Amino acid sequence: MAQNATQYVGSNRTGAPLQVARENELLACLPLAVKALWFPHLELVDLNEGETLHKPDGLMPYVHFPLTAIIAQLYSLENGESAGSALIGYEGLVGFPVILGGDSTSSRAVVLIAGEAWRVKAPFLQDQVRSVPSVLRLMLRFVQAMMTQMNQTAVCNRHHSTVQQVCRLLLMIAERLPVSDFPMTQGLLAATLGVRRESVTEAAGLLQREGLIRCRRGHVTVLDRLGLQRRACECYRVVRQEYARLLPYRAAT
Amino acid sequence: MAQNATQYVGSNRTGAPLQVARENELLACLPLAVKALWFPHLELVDLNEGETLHKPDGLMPYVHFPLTAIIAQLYSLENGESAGSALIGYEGLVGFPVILGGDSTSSRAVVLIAGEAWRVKAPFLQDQVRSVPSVLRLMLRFVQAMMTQMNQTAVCNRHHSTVQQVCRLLLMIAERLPVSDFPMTQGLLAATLGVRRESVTEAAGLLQREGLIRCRRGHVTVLDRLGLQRRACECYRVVRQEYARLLPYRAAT
DNA sequence: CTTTGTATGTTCGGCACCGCACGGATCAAC
DNA sequence: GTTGATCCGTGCGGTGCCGAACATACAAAG
Repeated sequence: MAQNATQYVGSNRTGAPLQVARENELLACLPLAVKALWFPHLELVDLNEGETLHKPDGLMPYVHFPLTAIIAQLYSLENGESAGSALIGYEGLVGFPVILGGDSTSSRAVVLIAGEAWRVKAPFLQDQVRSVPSVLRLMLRFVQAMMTQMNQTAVCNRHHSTVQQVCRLLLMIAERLPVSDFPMTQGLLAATLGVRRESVTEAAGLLQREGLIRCRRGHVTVLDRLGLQRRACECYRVVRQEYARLLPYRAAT
Repeated sequence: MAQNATQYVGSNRTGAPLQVARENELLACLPLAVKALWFPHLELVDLNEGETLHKPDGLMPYVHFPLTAIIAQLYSLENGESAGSALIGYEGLVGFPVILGGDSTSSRAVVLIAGEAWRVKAPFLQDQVRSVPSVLRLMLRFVQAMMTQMNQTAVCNRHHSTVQQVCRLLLMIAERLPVSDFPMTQGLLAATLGVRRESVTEAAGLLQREGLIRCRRGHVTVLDRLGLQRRACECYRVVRQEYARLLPYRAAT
């Protein structure tokens, strides 16, 4: 049973042609005994781009542990505008209110990059968090990492240029994927950042002329990750460092 | 002992002339037995405006539970700019990394409004959080409330005008104080929001002409709180609602 | 009272981003 | 190939905030 679970949770499923399904790092950190217990409760699901995992103040029946999928946490305003505050990939989980006890949240979780994720029913996770201290500790460290990301997003929104923020976002996406090429429209990037689509177009054109990325219709390729980092604001680096500190299990990208 | 503790934690100390030292709501929510245990570890301190409670990546020897003091969580950038992401008053605590297990954070906690606070040594609180489930649950709900505030700040920074943000900030300060008049410079407001001082001056002049506030040198008086709410963006209301939902113990202001 | 430091008010040019509008490119469906 | 939908690029006027510089008002200390 325990073997089964480890095989599965960390397995390299070969469904997707190009993308290697890495393991979710939080799940990978669980003690073997816990993994064994969780295994029957884990369900592998395909998440489509644009799919909503939870709405503001809505029920949160599942907690998701992404593999290749990337989820954006968005906040919407009354006038229809919105902006993202965090990105979650294979390093984390979607549904922190289940862990913190608030059950719901005023944010929205939307699939930014389609892919696979493990999901588990919220009550089960809630029970595990309460009864297994090591699980709780792990999850709480991830929560703190997310807080850093959200805070840095706030400052970044205030002070940094659109170009810098596009760089940051592209880097954050790229490091959560096994490949440097991914489906992405400029409109989607704009919505995630909370800026105009045209502003992203302009920024993307600039980065493309500098040879850092390559855009085709609905696709972005990151050509020069280090160059992007130089072009991005410090926010990317700060958040990355803090993730590494709090979640040392995370593979260096 | 238990009586002593409850008296103390919730007591109305009459040191300050105008400000009634309310109790800290998190402390007030603790079970009697826990309060009794905590009492010898609680220390009442005066916090001065500008004082730093913790620096980025610095040690966090104490966790603070403000009474009349208000603390701003600030993020600084390399170029010297900075911006606040959350405000903490008598409804919460300063030092969430102690609860989440990260020990430190990349943010800075600075006293915005001088006042009193209870403080307790971090290791003690860490131990209590681990051994007393009800304490943990309470603190985690507060953490989630803070996350809402930080996220909303991010969106607000992106989309709302300086005037609206000044309104929001003033309201958040006012509701954490027993009085509507408090020491505050426009420069400090600007630093907390991460905008120019002149922008705040302009906004303050506008609000003053509308009869919503009154500014004198180093002092702000909130005259019309409802008017300010109408002038503020929805962010204030959203955060407030979420605090009420997550921390129902909180007194309606 | 005067000095000195700090807080507040005002102005002006610059610019990044916005809202809007439109044209062209790409891709899928038929 | 034709159609239609979506995505990408560009241009234009407007504006809210910035950076800088400066004038004024206030308050505590000498």
